[in-house]
Amino acid sequence: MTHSMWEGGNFRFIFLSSEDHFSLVFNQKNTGRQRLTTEVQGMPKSEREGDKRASGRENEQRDASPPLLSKSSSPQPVEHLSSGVRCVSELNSLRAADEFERMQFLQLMFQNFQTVPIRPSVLRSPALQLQANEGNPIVMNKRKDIGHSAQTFMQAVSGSSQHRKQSSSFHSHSPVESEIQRSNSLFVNGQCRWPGCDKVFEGYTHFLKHLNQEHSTDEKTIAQWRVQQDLVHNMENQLIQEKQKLHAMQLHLQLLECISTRTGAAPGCWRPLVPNLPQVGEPDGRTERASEAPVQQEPWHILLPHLLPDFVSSVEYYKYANIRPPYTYAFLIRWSILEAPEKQRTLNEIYNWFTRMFFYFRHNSPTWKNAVRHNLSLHKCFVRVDGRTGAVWTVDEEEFQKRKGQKIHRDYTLKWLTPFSHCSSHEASDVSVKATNSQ
DNA sequence: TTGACTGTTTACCTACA
DNA sequence: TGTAGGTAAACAGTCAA
Repeated sequence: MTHSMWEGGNFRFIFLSSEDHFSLVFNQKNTGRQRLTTEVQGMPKSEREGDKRASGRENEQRDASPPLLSKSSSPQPVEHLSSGVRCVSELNSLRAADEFERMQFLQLMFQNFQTVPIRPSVLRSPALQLQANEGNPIVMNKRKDIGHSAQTFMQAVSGSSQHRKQSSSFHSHSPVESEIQRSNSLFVNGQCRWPGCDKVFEGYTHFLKHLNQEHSTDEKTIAQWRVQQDLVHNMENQLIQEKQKLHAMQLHLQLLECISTRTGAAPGCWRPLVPNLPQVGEPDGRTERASEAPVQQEPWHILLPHLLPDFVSSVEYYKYANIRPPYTYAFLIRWSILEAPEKQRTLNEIYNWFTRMFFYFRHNSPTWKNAVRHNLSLHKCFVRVDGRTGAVWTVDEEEFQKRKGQKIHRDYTLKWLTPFSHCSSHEASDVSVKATNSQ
């Protein structure tokens, strides 16, 4: 059994290897708590060969399918715990020298990274959204990058190896070599910065020789590269989350400040802002804004037309923030339908509207899509009409009016909604008038 | 034939009045 | 405690590959 350890930032990596398996331990230094462990274990070669004989079909499969990232190579069971604490991969062989098994190893590595199953409800946990940011284009792009990264890695290693061979022919003091040195993050102050390796070299040429010899494309190097990639990926995800948090905090503070300056009220007296409600088109083509409703005596209503130009509206906010909008599904569906030119939409158009309008609905689709269908079927105010190109959904306003006044918003973490803010402006006015008259 | 999509229904849970 | 809304799941029908 051999082992090596290297540290980076607040994390420590330990690589253990023996004849038939190796493990990578990734933990947090100052807490001592294990944050992520990637263990890769292989069975003894004798067992592997026994398995191959038993299956008898492995060679066929090997010939029939491309080895890299092909589904048919039937990876061994991979266990994932979505908390990111521990990932365990098991595969038949890691010590095998042939290229196929090396590719299988790489394949498992990337599957291990890509296919962490998380139940939709778990996504509501902010901490875990980090891992399941399916709707985030940045994360998705990163994952796409990883998707072909086995090949890319081999090409990169191969390419950089060639590059290094070329570079090594340069004189140690040539301007080109100096430039390469500057751009090579693995060679800093005459020291090899490869994880776990701090060897000092007289010149870049010596370093390159060391790099080619000690950090070639063996399992250990690939595993180290994999851990480094995971580390960068997690940091990038965390950065995205923190940026979103910053955005939300900034918006919140601006809102408080503006309201307090306009009303003279202390920030603690802040009242919820009515969201920028959809512009519901009138039959004659006019539109009426929520902020222009005549009977809105509450200060936050009066402020609205003045406030909106100053801020990103709440709808705009939810368009870019990964926060669930505080509107009911029924309200959103109705909004979607009424916004359509013909006041009708297909289910798929409603889906698209959700994803277009709200960042939150760009992931977690099995849950909310099911909820949309559930609401369409459940509420009588949604009427299915068979059209020429398939069924479309419309809103039965009469039925909807019956529901008006009932409690139809939920209490979320952010209590944005006033009791009638789920209605369009004229509805809010109507209800306000009735409430006033009844007093 | 199969899988994806659509639509309906039921059950259970939580928040609120 | 009843009601509304959210989530999950089962199930059936349709349709395209």
